Amino acid sequence: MSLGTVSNVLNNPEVVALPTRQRVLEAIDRTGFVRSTAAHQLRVGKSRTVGVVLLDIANPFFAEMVRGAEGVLRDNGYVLMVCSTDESIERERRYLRVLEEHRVDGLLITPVEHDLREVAELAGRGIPTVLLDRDGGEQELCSATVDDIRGGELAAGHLFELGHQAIAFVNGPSSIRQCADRREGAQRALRRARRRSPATLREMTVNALSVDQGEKAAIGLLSLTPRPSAVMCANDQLALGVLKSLSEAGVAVPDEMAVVGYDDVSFASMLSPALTSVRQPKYELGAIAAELLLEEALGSNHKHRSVRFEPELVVRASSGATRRGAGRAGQPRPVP
Amino acid sequence: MSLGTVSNVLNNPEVVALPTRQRVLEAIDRTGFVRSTAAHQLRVGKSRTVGVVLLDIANPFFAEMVRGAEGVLRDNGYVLMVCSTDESIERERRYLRVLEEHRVDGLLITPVEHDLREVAELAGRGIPTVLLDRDGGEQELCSATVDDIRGGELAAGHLFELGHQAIAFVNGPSSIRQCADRREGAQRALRRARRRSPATLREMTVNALSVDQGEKAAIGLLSLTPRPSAVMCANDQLALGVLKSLSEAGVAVPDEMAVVGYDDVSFASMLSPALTSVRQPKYELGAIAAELLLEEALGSNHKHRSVRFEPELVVRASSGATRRGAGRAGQPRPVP
DNA sequence: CCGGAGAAATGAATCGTTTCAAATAAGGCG
DNA sequence: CGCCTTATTTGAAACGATTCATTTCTCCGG
Repeated sequence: MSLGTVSNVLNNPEVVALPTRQRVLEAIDRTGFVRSTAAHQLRVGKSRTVGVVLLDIANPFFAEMVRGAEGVLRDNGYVLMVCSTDESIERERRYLRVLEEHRVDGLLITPVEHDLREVAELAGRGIPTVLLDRDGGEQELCSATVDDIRGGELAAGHLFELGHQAIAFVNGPSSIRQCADRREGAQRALRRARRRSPATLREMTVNALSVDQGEKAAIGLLSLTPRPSAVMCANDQLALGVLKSLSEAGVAVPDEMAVVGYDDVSFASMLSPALTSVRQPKYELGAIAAELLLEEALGSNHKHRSVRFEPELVVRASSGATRRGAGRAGQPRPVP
Repeated sequence: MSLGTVSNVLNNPEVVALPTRQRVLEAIDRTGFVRSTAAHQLRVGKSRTVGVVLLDIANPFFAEMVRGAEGVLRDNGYVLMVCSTDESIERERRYLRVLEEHRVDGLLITPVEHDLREVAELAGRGIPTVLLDRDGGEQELCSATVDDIRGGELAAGHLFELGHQAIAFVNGPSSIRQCADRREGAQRALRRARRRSPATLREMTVNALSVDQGEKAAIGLLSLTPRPSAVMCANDQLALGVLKSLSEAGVAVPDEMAVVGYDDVSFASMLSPALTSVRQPKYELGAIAAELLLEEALGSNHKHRSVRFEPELVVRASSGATRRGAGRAGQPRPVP
């Protein structure tokens, strides 16, 4: 019963004779032996570990993506090392260093900075890397993203199709890629709507995607002339603030003002009126990212791939679609 | 320039002469050397890794605890291996096995099962272990918990002090420890209230802590005679459902019915009326757990400790405290 | 100029696995 | 019964860092 045999029992059971195998197994659980991944790694070169670097695991968006990734990676024997950077490039660097020392077999990352050179360099040093909710830009990297342009188009398009002609767009700073993309999509919807009837999109930029910025924006929005009959928000927090202000101002939603949000956070459906919103397939995003990673880690001749998901419009009461007849495009109706 | 010297440069710089040290450092970043944690671990016995096993990282309660733990562990050079069990004992076992193979330096865990023997056994095998939001019971284990009895008492006590005499308690099954504790606390508040005036607590048990169970419960609640003037819920999801039903039934909150929730989830403050709720110090819970872990891992003569946090009542509009005069205990007023 | 003390550098052993060439055992066949 | 083939088992080397007993280098006093 030598070390070599024990190793074979664990890794190539078929190569060792049954009686020996049993004797070894018996000894293993008699002594409570647990193999050491570290030694295994040292010899074989795989750590059975994947680094996940994101802005904040307490943010449900990331947490759900992580669940998606965890599902597929767990089934392949990997454990996740989860690292929150809080958007600090310093912290990101430290974590990446540590993960490299741990020789993670792969890396899922939402980088802090727009400039991806550091990440690309790491990937170049042989760590399979997939970008989460960021696209590779110039760099040759795998990525899993959601089409925010399309999302913006869905939200705005929905309102235009319901017959609204003047809609407001409460958006964050366009330095945030997501905000810029959603605006782009909204404008696309606007151009389309204009082919049928006059339509306007009034953008109001706020400096944070928060509830109280939403409240303020809504107040400003009510004093616009002509007053828009619908408002789309760059995320659900803003929408929540807007709903709050409107309710305080006695403006009926959706009758006097239709509202759509973005993200479809867990409580969007619990509000009254329930919030129409654009859902991002977070779980799937993480799962696909993990699959790309496996492909890159295991596949011999890997070609970098980018997967882009379509967001989905979840229609609820706040946009008034049910009453007005959702999706009946091209039949604009007068707004009260 | 031998291996030994390189190692010394990295670990005991003061022992190697300046010129050599610099030569080594230069060589290190010329060749892009990154030390291997695995080899380090093999020799030294520390993996610089902590396992975090919880029910679901996508649940904000756990995610925030993890952030608390991550903060303190990161500063001590540890990386977190996060594992979601989804309450499956099988999955928990597999993860624990893998973490043991990785030789994690510590373990933070919210066990799936009530029976802690397996966990205690693991701890007995030398892995420093701290229970998260579970107390050790019979077993000798460190733990960080929140006093749910106290929380229940706070919530119910608040309503009684506001002058309510008949309050309903929408609670989950008492097989869930948290639910049982909160009920215990509520009854404690009830006994206290009875010393001053007649008071009743009517418990309604639902089988899940979800929004729609809350909606159903609220409907039942309205047909009770005498109709309670206040309702406390075992968590915010239930409270949300209750608010929804009440709003649909045209019952004014808080004037005709006061409502308090439990957990103080992120959107509790965003509802209208904003929800009075009991906040658990999630971040602190994780941070303390991590500190206990470090203490146990590093300290020579460690004594097991349990830290129990006090929850905090966050008073907002839904309980009508502002109008009625919060905290003026002993001055019961008639309820409309 | 020599011996010795202290500083600095070296290299072999070690941690726990896996791998693989070599040794050994077990049959099968003439 | 002895040789050859195939099935098992063995043991040493290797992975990359750390440790520590030794060796080598420096410098100083006698």
